[in-house]
Amino acid sequence: MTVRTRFAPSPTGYLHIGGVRTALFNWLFARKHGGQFILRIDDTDAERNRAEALQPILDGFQWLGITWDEGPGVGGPFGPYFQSQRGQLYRDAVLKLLESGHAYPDYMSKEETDTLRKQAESQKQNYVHRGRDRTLSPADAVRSFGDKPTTIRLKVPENRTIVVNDQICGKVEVQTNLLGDPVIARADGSALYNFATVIDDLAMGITHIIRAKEHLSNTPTQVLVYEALGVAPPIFAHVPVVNAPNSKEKLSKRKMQQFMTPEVIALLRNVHAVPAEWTDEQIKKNENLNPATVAYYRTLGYLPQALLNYFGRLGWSLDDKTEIMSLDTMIANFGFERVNDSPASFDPQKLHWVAGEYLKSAPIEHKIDGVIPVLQRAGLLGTGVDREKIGKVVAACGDRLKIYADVLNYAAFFFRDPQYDPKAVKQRLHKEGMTQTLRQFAEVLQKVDPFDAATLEASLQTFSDAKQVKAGDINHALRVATTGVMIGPGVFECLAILGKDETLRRIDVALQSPL
RNA sequence: GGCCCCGUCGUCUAGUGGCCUAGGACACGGCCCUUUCACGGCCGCGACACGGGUUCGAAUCCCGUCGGGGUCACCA
Repeated sequence: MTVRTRFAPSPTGYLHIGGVRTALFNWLFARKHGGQFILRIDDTDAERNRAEALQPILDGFQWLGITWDEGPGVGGPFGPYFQSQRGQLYRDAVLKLLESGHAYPDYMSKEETDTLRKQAESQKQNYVHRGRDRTLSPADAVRSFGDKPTTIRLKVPENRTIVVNDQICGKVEVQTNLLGDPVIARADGSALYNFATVIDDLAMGITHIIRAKEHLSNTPTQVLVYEALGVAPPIFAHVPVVNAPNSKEKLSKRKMQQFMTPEVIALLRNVHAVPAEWTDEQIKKNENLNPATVAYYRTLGYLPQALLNYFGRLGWSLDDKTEIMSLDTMIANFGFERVNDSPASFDPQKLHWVAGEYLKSAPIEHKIDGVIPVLQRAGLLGTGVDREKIGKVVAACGDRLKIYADVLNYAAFFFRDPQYDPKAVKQRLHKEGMTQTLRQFAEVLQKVDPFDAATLEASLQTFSDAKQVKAGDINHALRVATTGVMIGPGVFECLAILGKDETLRRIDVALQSPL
């Protein structure tokens, strides 16, 4: 039997990182067993502009490299892959259950059930819905539904224990007497999630249902649907939910705005990820660039492999020490045995570290490609791109870059005039005698040839020896004068990239500036 | 509230009765390297929720308590 797994997002307009983790586990499992990973779109509900709300999700998966064997764009033998186009399947299935006596039309009004519910609650009893018409014979049920369509409920059997043998949670048992008859279809024939998902999983031949733990409570009901249909349920594996950073609550789509902290907003502004004229409120409401979405990390320049590695390790481990591993290693070793059964909190700091590990070993050409859009967005680079210069800049930055957006912190001055940090100027440049010293050293620089890092360094050494001034102090002043800030790549590398003329010009400006 | 699930450092985790005075990683603190910042190296801080059992021996098994989460829709 070929393994078939699926991920079934609803088109929300963005790819949520909780979903990515679940999708990744599905994908890894399918890949490991040489099976298929299916993407199905659960778009039966909210009538938003679907194409637009779906594309960001597809883009996200594509960027991450989570490829789907069947689904939107690629098709497949079990289509359509949009629930909104599978209505007939659900209607047929409902009819089948009606005919076999496993479901019934429920003519009880909302008011009636509400009354019953309140009654039960007032007696501190749990309300378990059992429709009045559940005893209708199958023939009568079909006939009366045909005459007068209404909601269809599944007939939950009495006095049974439903056992779910979950691959991660173990054996989970639930008494059917605690399960109300669930609505499986509305009067107009449209199916509800708990029903549609079973029909689709069945029709698509899904063998392993890997999904978030929040679905565990629904599973017995779904098992009952499989049973009513006369088929064996697939294998279930419920993975623990992902919690919000520093929290023990689910990383919720509904509470996304809480991640839009002042720091995050400032960061987005810094990297020019949002239009400058946007207000904080507008940024907050923009779900596309929320830290709970993939797009956020993409625009900040996290490598997709880093996200995959991080999320693969969130709730799953290879062994007692491995943190960084290739996708192939994950595929080869993924299994439910090593999925943790308690929730895991998303830790952005660790993700950031992982990102750094990946960027560190990325080929220079990739880094150049990654840094260009960041620089362009920040207005530091036009369309005429000097790859050679950027290559030098990136090389000079070295391991300082953990994400591409870091290039703005370390190398902006290569692409514009220095913005002098008053504190740096005060501490390093306006030291007693330093202005004088620097002016003299500028004259030395005139004659340095070749104007490369090694030669520059040697000339500073000679100069500082002769002048009896600490090389470090001059170095610091030189850095502030030419870059405006206290941090950055090695100063001689910076000067070499800037070139002699520009270096001298900047020193001149810095020395004249009243700052 | 009913039902279900979970409970090892702040966080991610290792641990399936003796290898555990609980190992690794992120974060944090210190030191070293360094003409800045990062990188790297070393050190430190820091956890078995609690209480009972079972056992020669328990983080590991059982029971209870407490705590946390999820779910109880004609949403997905």
